[in-house]
Amino acid sequence: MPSNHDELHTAAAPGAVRAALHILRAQGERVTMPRRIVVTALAARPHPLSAAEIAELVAPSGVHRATVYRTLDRLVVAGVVSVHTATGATCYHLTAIDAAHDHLHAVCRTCSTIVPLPVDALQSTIVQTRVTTGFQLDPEQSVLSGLCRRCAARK
Amino acid sequence: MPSNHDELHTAAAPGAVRAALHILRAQGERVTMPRRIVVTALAARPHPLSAAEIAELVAPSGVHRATVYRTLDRLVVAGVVSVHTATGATCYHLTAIDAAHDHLHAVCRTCSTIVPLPVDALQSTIVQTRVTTGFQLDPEQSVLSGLCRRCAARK
DNA sequence: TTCTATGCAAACGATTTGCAGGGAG
DNA sequence: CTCCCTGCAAATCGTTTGCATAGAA
Repeated sequence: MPSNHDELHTAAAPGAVRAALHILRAQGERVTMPRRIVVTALAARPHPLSAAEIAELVAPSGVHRATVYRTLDRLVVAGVVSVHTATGATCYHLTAIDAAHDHLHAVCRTCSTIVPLPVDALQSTIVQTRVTTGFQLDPEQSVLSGLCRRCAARK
Repeated sequence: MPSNHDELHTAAAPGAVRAALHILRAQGERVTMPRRIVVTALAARPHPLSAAEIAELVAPSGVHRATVYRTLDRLVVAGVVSVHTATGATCYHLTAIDAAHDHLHAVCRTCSTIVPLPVDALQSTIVQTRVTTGFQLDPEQSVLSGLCRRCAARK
């Protein structure tokens, strides 16, 4: 693999990268250079990225598209990365970054605005769900949908 | 076109079908046999269907896949059908039918299992969110994420 | 009749997989 | 050393499109 991955401006959130890789390792996954690069790319942007955007970002580092897809899958399963499908295109972002902000998201189905909600808004739902179905909700990864204040008012 | 579309058990919601086609016609769209068949297929199932499922349902009637896609597009634009992208796969359903069917879904991030949850699980979240942020959550469209009982146990 | 919608097949972009070599643990 | 992960290329999946014809208005 080419080694010019240092062009990737790793400036943003180096802690998040280390944390993410640590979780990966803890799950028995191997921490390889391509994975490091993908995670770094995700950490470098505050917004969720599509697989294509990530692939493009890491291409100069010589990371193959197929590897990007495989890596994203592993990261999602490990809980390090979460998926947004709400806006139509599937996008990915580091969960840890959200955790720092402690946020839950709601997407307006009309204008696609993303509104942050307090994490504890889901608390009773989480408890109720675990008791009744055994499903362990993860507020970081959940995206609620509905109408934002503005669009709701317009109806 | 073959004419064995009567095999489609049109039993469920014939009113919804007629209503949908009426709206279509009102928008200047033509009401053709394939469109009738697609709408009927949508009305026959309470759950949202993927394009592939619809295509399979109408295949014995001789309706072509491409026609299914084109028809769905028109139906969405006409407002007769709405789209779910939240679970990963794009699914379609008759807008009128949606309201009658009240549930909430959770997706396991490990095995992708979809678990239905009682609608009222989100109730307190909905209230709290509206009061604090003005955002009107819609449980139908929201998809929660986390670990299913099985995958949670395996960790 | 006019003009849209359909069937077909081929094109298309996004994602996946099988394989052989290379690197992490 | 042992496997897992990677790059590569080809396969596959879901969806779209161009064209000639059938069919709705």
